Amino acid sequence: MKAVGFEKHDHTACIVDMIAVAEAYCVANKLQFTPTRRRVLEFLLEDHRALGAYDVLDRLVKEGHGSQPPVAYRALDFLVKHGFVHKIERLNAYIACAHPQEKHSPAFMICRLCGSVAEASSTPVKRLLGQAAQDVGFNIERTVVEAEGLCPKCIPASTLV
Amino acid sequence: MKAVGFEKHDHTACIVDMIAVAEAYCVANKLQFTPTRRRVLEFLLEDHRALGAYDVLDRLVKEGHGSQPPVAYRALDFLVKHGFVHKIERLNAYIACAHPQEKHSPAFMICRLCGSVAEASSTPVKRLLGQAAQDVGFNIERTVVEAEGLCPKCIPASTLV
DNA sequence: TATGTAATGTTATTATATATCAATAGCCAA
DNA sequence: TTGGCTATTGATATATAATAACATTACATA
Repeated sequence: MKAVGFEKHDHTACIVDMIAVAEAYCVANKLQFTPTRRRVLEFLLEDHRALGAYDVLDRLVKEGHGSQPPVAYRALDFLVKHGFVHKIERLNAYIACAHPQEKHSPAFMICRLCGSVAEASSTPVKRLLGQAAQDVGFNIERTVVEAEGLCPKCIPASTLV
Repeated sequence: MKAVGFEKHDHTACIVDMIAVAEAYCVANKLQFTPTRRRVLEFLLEDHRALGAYDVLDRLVKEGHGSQPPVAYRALDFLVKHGFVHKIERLNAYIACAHPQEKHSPAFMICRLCGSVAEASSTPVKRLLGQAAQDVGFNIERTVVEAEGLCPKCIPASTLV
């Protein structure tokens, strides 16, 4: 279970790659990777942290895209539905997926101080939950796994009361 | 990992017990188990499913308790803080804890059809996540573990498309 | 009873999300 | 290339969730 998010990496390349992946996926599946959708994904990739729907909307407005909430929510819904973006329930916010395509159950680590978010796989967790679920006859379709705490950068800060 | 919630049980007794536990805890810890707080906990116990803050508020209003959002949120915050109630992030809703007192990390199974919610322990999950967290130097303080799917009752219904 | 703390009341506002319907763009078959 | 379908966008309104701020009241106890 490797987590992506706290370590540094080549960000420009990261964005270009992800956009290319999304584009290819959309072509392959006859989906429309419209300017709004593309831009929203770019916002999330650029920031590499969770953005609220209204943060996204603000940026869209500044660039002359639609200016009403549904514009942002529709783009986000599309991106979530096709696995390019995850919603962090704890934050009511959205973040670009760290490894799109690959079908996976994400797990997140959310720093309560700086708000950074790292994505790990929750597949083992899902398996574990699947056991408990089976015992009571519950059928799991999706899991929300979010850990809240302190990221490596903020742990020092938190001790200097 | 045993889940509470989908199976039947003596509900009246369940409510009485929980209230007694809460009351004792408050006395022991010099906390005020005020009428509003007690009533909110009762609402949640009676329903045995997740209620939104405004659902709770509606009921409070009907009984002549305070009528503004903070009244509900304060009571809920109190109950959450002391472990009698959990918040389900996925639903922005609240549910009575199935085994208060015992310090625990809850995991939930949420039926997307009927909305019922079962509570299980997520302690094993937390342990699992703890491993991944340690690898990246993240310190977990709290976990949100919520599985969405179909409860035993609704699985049949879902197949009669 | 004076005093501090906890809890409630109240007003207002902010943040998050969706329903609805009209207008338009893209897709494709006749 | 036109007509018809579907997906997308635009726009208005509203629903739902949550908190800020400040005044007031209850409660515990020194």
